[in-house]
Amino acid sequence: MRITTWNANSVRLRETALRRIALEIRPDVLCLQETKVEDGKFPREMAEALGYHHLHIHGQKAYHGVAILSKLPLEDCHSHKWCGIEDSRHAVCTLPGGIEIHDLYIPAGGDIPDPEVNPKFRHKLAMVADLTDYFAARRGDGAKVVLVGDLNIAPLETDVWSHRQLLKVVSHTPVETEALNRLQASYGFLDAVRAVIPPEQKLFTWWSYRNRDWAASDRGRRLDHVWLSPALAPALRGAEVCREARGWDMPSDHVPVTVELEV
DNA sequence: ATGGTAGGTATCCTA
Repeated sequence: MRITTWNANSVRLRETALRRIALEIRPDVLCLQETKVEDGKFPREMAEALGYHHLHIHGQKAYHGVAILSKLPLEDCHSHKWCGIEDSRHAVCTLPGGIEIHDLYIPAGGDIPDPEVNPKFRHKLAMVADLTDYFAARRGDGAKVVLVGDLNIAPLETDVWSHRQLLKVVSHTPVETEALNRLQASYGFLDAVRAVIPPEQKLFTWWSYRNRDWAASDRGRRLDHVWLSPALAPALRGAEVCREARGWDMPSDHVPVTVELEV
């Protein structure tokens, strides 16, 4: 089973990119973030035409929005409300074999890494903390869980183009990376991508639009993740980041991240 | 230290 996560940054503008993902990466399950569209206007026919007949769409107008597109049947499709805020930032459903897949879009967090003065950063930390409580309460339940999405945090030194220069930049501050590590540890999640691609190697999934030449400057960050629960970790067979997608026509600022599982 | 680009919406918000 191939599972891809991709922050599309407006799904309605990415028909070409979606087709390339479907044909070249061939995921069975495609988890999207930042769809930026209310459910009634989601391009369902686009998904259907690419073979994704099972959809769990959870969007809102203009901001955020997640969706799970699947070639395999989906059951128990729902979403949780985290830290009391109604944003469309989470979708969860169950795949054949009892695999529970969570699609997450954690807040970017604004510019100032101080929860006292910046409500967006406060929200980001609160959502990570709420997720941590949720998974800590389920620790050891033996479930097959995949957690994917744009977590908007680059945890490792090699997950950013310059560890030193980004230590005070939202996405790589110690308060964020430590919170993300606590979330990962709460349920014993395996960072599937780093289990395949060595942590010594620089690896990015996002490059800002505000750059003359994203590839030459290569000032990226690894913000998009795929984690596996202990029950599912032995099924991991591969992981890849589709860096070239950043150079496609009409690119998102994020690229697809894929794992392959033997289930 | 600053501003750079992109997307959605509505004349400014978020990333």
